[in-house]
Amino acid sequence: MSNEAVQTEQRRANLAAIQALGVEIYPHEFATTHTVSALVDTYDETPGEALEATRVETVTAGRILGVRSFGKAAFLVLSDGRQRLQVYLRKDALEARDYDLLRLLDMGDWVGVRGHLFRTKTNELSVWVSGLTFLSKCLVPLPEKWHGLSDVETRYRQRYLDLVVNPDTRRVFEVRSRTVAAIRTFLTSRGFLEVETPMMQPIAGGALARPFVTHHNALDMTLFLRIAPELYLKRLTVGGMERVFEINRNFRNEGISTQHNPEFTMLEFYWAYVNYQTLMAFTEDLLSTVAREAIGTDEFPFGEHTITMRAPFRRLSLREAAAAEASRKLGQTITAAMLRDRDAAAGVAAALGIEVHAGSGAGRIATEIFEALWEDQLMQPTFVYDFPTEVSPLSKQRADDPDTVERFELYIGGFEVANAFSELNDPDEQRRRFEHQLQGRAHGDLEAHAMDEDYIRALEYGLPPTGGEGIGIDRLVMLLSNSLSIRDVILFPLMRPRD
RNA sequence: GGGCCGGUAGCUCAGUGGUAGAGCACGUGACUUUUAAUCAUGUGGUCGAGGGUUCGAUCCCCUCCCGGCCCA
Repeated sequence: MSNEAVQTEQRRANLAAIQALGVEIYPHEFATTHTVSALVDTYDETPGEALEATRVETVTAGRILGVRSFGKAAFLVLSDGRQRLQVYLRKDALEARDYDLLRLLDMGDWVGVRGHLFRTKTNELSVWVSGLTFLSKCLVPLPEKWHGLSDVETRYRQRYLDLVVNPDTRRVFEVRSRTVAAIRTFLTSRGFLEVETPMMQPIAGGALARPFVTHHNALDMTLFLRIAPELYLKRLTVGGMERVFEINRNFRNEGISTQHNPEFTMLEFYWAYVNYQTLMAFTEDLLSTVAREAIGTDEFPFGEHTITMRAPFRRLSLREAAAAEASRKLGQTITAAMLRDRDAAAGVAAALGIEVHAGSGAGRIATEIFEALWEDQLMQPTFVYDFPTEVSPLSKQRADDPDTVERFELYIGGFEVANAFSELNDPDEQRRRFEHQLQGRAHGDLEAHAMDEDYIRALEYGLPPTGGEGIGIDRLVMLLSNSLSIRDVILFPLMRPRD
């Protein structure tokens, strides 16, 4: 029999013995007066004399993560998933049945204790236990107490084990929760209305990506998991919701990497009457505020870097930055104007060893040159602005330059965190953009945007001048929690089944 | 999809073409202030899966599975 099976059998025998004591082995509730965290947070600095003087009585509970057992006494370490607290049990302070129960406990079991706070000889805050309650059994041995669980595959597949033994994992998801809460507060306090729009859409629009496909049986209808909520949120702006946002999941049927999970969480917000310049300033304010509220500072480590999330962020014009870096790399003068010419841009890309698709125009080539040359240099917050119209089918053109749209992407930590633009609200121009996308689709571009007649119809009712932005929540949390893989900020990242 | 790396006890990891190792965990005994408790002692293995080479494979070769990192 395997070691694990032996240990499970022993634990089951202990459970049976506990039941034989007349103890309820799966009780329905346990009324605590404090969580372990509350006790630690409140009394961690309180001296032993003060604890004796006030005699703090408590009832608390947690999972046993440490056992130091003596002949007629024991220390248990209880965890509430966030903090750990030592409790002290001794035979002469317990009723006989509680002492019998103590001897049948295993690492990982859930228990409740009643007692008062004190400090041990070594000055550790502890509970002097006068009553012990069994709450639930751990039938399987836990990972090792000192090294914890480091096998990343097991950490992702059995996240609960990661959470039990690795306190840092819990902290990452606390940062995530505070990040989302801070964003909600920031937006709602500025008059934005939170909404929910369809996750299943008849046309997967609002971004350039391959969708997941599903089917509705009763309506006998193909549906796509959304790749973005954008077109629905703008319909709401047509309807008069002048400030609106959604925080929810998007799904993209593409590769998995340290920065991509097939489902990921996005904030999108739309703000009537403003343009992308206003959004840049707003984004600086939003992100620095969220950082301070989520982690207490707007300057934080990310890998080997220290990121300063404080206004003003650096600003780079896409074609100018691409041209400047290409000039430096190639040792010859490349101008932004050259990147507007298809043949010249393709020549620059070829010289740089960047592959160009046959269907790509100058705008797409310029964008690919920029990404290839700059992406991993964009550690500090940087707005990359003025994208080519060709790669931006939903953005509004600059009044003075129809080949360029009022759009920016925000890069931090070497990857894209936000994407924003002045929204295209001319329905006729939108139709032309969709038609151009359809040409790309006809040439095999699986990410080209589909025609959406219903959306154009909504635009025909009139979308006011509007600025809109999407912010990748997972990537923002990666930055704020110093996590180098998106899988470390998603509780249950997609994994292939093991069998 | 390509390249590189990994998969050995519940966990963290060594290791070798010839009986499979350590620490933690677990069992037993001792111990009423320890904290990676200690001391003594013992149990525990589909060496990711399949095939091949070999007298003999966890080790060498091939295929596959799972994961990580990088690239596209």
